[in-house]
Amino acid sequence: MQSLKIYNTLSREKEVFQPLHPTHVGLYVCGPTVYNYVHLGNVRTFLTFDVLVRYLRHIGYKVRYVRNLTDVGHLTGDSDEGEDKIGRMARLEKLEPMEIVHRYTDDFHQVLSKFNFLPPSIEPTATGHIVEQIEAVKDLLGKGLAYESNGSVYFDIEKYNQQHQDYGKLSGRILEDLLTETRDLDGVGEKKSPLDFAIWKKAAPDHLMRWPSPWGAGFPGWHLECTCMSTKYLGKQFDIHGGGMDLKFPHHECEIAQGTGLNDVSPVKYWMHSNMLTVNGQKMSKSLGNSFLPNELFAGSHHLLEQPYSPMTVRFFMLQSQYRSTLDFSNEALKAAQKGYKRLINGLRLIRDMEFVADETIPVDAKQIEEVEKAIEGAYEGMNDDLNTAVAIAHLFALLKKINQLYMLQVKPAQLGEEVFNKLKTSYMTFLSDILGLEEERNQAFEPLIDGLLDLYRDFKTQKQYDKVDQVRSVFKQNGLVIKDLKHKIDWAYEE
RNA sequence: GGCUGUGUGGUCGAGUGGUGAGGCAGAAGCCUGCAAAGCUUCCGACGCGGGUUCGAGUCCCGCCACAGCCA
Repeated sequence: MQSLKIYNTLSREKEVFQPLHPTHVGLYVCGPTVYNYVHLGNVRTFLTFDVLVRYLRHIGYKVRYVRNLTDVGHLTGDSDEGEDKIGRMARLEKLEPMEIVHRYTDDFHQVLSKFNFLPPSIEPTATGHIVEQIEAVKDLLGKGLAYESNGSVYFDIEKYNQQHQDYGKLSGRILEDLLTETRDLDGVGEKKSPLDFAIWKKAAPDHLMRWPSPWGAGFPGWHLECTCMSTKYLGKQFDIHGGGMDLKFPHHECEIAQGTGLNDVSPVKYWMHSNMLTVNGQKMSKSLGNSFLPNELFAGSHHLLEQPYSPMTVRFFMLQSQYRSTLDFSNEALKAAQKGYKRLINGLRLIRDMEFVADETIPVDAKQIEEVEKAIEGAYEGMNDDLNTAVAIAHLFALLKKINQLYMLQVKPAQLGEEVFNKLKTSYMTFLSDILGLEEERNQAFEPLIDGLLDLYRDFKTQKQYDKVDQVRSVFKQNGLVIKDLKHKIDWAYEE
């Protein structure tokens, strides 16, 4: 098995990945709050973990991938203040909260499937786990780590830290500093300390989403759902927890406190956080007007976009950077990605149909073999080094070059030998399709039509009817394809 | 103000202290009716100022800029 290293936010170091149970991996990723169309930044986060799951499975692990949907409890202030995000949308659009949830869950699934994301093994919802959350609140109250206040229940950070001394370990915050910063704040209200966070919130009379509880009608606090659902499906301690960088504090810090408080064990072995997106060097935000949705990207319908970009182009674009770096969107960068993606896919079409041809008269070429083996090795090294997809892709381009050389008859399969030739073929296809999840965006139904047109082209060419030849070419070009006029054959490819 | 990070050639983006990332763009050549695709070759960089070292994009200090979180 490959030795995978992942950067653990907890230790701030790359660590060799060793699962708690050999061959099985438990992965939990914080999913979206389904109150709006899925944001491109979220897409990048889920892409990171999609590739992680694909790679873990590729190297032989059985992965249980849990990604939740937050459908209650996430407030507009991202803390304990403000309105429930879903409740607010429901009010504004005059719909049932569940209608909001359903609408945006559908959008989320649709967008993710366009990007060719694997579905999670389990996709639990917060509202589906109210019972578990109420039980957890009871437990925490029983352990003295929480207190009831005016129908709400709060997690007691100072009590927790007396017992476990590790609050802030994920985000590098020191409790003393946090307390000093917040000491002079007034209006703490129901909480003993501003750092405490709600695990159960009392529902105001007009609050739409409410459940009965020992503390009256209310709803669960945002951080609690992830603790309950990850524990339920992955155990008190599991391997990897992922999410966007923005969730590190307070969300994930609170998950650690809750999990540790409930089960006396730190819930997660490896914490992974993916970085943010910028647009033309600026942060992507609605107020700056530079935030576009996936569907706007596909349609090219945002004023900052010069043209549409396909899901696979965007997927490839994102994979060209490492997940822990910020990534900048610009038309130039996306156009470059489109060309690169199409080149790789053209290579996939070529190698898919190539077979080894034995030829006793051609000697095996050690240099050719070394080039292929180094590239394959390099691709694995890249992936093993904290999912460095950018490095893996760089090596795929080296393999692509070899594929093109084979196709152009500049290199003969016999020079590689059967074993290396087949290794080249399977490695390229596996990395591109299975691991990176890049697939051909095509309409197979039209392929016979394309072949028919190519026959015509060939005839016109033989007859030297160059005006007709050019005409056929332009038809191809109008449809995003190019004709490849080679010495030994005539073929087509995607225009890059 | 505090805590995390990041600053690489025209552009996007990898880089574990000791010549090569890679993609896109640009230049030349091969191929071609002309092109395109492909192949070959070339072009070029490490935010600013100090320091450590035989040697720093890579380590340390300061500054500036950007991003995330907290206030």
